Amino acid sequence: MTTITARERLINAAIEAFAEKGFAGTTTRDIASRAGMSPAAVYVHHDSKESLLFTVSIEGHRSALDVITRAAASSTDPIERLRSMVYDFSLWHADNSRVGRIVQYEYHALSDEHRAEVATYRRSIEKTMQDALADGVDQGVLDVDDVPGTAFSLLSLGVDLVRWFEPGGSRSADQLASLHADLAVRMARRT
Amino acid sequence: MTTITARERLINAAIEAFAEKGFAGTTTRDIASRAGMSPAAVYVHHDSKESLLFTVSIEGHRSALDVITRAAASSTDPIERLRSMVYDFSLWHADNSRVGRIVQYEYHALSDEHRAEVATYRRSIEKTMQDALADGVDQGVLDVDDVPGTAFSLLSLGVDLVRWFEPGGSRSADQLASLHADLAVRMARRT
DNA sequence: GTCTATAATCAGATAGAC
DNA sequence: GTCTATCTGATTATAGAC
Repeated sequence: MTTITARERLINAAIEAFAEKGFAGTTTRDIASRAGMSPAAVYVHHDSKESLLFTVSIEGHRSALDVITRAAASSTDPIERLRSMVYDFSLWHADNSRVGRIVQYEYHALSDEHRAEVATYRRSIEKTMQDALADGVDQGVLDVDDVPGTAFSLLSLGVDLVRWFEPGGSRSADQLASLHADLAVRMARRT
Repeated sequence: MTTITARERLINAAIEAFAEKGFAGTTTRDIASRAGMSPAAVYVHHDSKESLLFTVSIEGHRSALDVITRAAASSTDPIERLRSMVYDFSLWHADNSRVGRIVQYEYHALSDEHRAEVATYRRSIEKTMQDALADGVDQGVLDVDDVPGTAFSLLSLGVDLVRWFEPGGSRSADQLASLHADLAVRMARRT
């Protein structure tokens, strides 16, 4: 049995609100109300509205990095590894489109210190994709002119899902992730 | 010689502010101040903050649709046409990253009526890309399993530029647009 | 750990002088 | 068409009772 603390209820309420209205468009009253609490209760469990955003953002980044890191380690075959990485990264963004929207679009709303901390996760995600492409080129299996640019473009496919994806739409998360994985292989495979 | 009206100065100020702080995070006082005017002056030339957003959004959509429509008409060769469409669409998003950010990320902040009007432009953009892919498949030059999905993914590459692109960075708009065009051809070409 | 009440500030929009 | 001054209501965050 899972016990949800008041602190966690507020985080879940913040995720809903930030994803729907944006950070600046969300009031602490809205967060409290979604969690079934009074406006003052927010400040018992969290320091500020920005610290709620940081909590959501850092956990989201950690989770996305974890997903792509595991996929990178899932195979040594460059094609299979690339397919896994793109599939899992896109699937994560579809399955977590609300958190993903906050992670991507409210990055600028973080304080300078918090933004710097989150930035290290972003660089790790990019480096993981770049390393996988570079290794595939070294093995002679992939043909990629611009490794950093192509890595970024592959990640873009997944990231851009958070702009519009909603569960229950005409395409499933799995369909989209599979499509992206197929496109990725065509983009990078040596012919 | 070009005369800039007060109305246009306010629109330019709104573009700066909305792109930097988001619609909800921007105050009408900020817009007025950037235009070198008093808070009240905003309402002499525009009905509301939302109507300023609508003006920016509709013009941005019109411009982006225009760019991709012209590119679609620039060639009948499916490969050259695809290259032009992706290059021009991505170039537009890099060269107009501030307007593009507003177009993409503040779509939900429009009133219901205004959002419906803008939505027709979005559908036209998607249809233009889908038609180009479908025609290339018919001609036997392209090989695309999922035409709507691939069309959307190609547009995503350009759209996602607005999330991070700033002029003067390590990559030029032209470099990024060329990269996207190359990747697009690899994604869709029959082998 | 929850609440009600409130402080202090700031928001969008308007009135009316010049 | 511009300004200063202001209305009305909302906002983040805190104080203090229970």
